[in-house]
Amino acid sequence: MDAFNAIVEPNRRLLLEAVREQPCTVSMLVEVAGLSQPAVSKHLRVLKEANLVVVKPDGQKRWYELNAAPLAEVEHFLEPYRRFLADRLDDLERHLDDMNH
Amino acid sequence: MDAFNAIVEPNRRLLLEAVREQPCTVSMLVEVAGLSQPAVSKHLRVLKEANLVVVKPDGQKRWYELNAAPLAEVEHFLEPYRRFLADRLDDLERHLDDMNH
DNA sequence: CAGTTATATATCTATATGGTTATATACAGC
DNA sequence: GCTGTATATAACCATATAGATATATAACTG
Repeated sequence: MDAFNAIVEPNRRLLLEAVREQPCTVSMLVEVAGLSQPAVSKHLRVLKEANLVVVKPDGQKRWYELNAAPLAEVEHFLEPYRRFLADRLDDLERHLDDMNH
Repeated sequence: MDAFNAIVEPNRRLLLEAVREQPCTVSMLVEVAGLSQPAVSKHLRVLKEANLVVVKPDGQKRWYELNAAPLAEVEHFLEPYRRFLADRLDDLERHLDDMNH
């Protein structure tokens, strides 16, 4: 399962967003997503197969953490299109500039 | 149909790549993708509904051109993850730097 | 050990997806 | 108008997806 497939589903993007803020257990993510627990576990399985999350067992809990690396594939895909997205590039440039000064 | 859905399919990413280089007719894209003509038309329909291509009729031909704007949605999604992609950020920074000097 | 909690898996259902072949539409050239 | 070319759409099929409910597994709690 590749990163594209993982992020196409809105609920999975939501889950990614959650674990981006902080590691989360499944029950925390059930709260966040408002889905059934099995549905969340299923999405987490997809994210794990895409290597976008890593799981840290802790007793009966499983802490899911973000691993953003596979998003580089998407980033790489976007790169040649960025010159067609002038406004966004400007935004980004400004952002990087802010970071440097 | 959103941009995420449009780009999840590898053949559609290929078609986007083609029209990014130059406007293409359907038959040109059939060559590129190595799919049947109806399959290509179907993918083009998805891309058109995602507003990622615009169609310019010219006699019996249809010239498909890239409209990258909807990719801003993907770009926007990626933004908060970029700080987890240090290497890629460096690459990008270098790239922007090259452009400026 | 019994009961509860946390998570995963199995099974089922409905819908979406991507492909094919066949057909429709529309323009071009003779 | 007839024939060929370019593209779109329809109908169909196989597979994938996302969800639900029910059940299994495993770890805590008393």
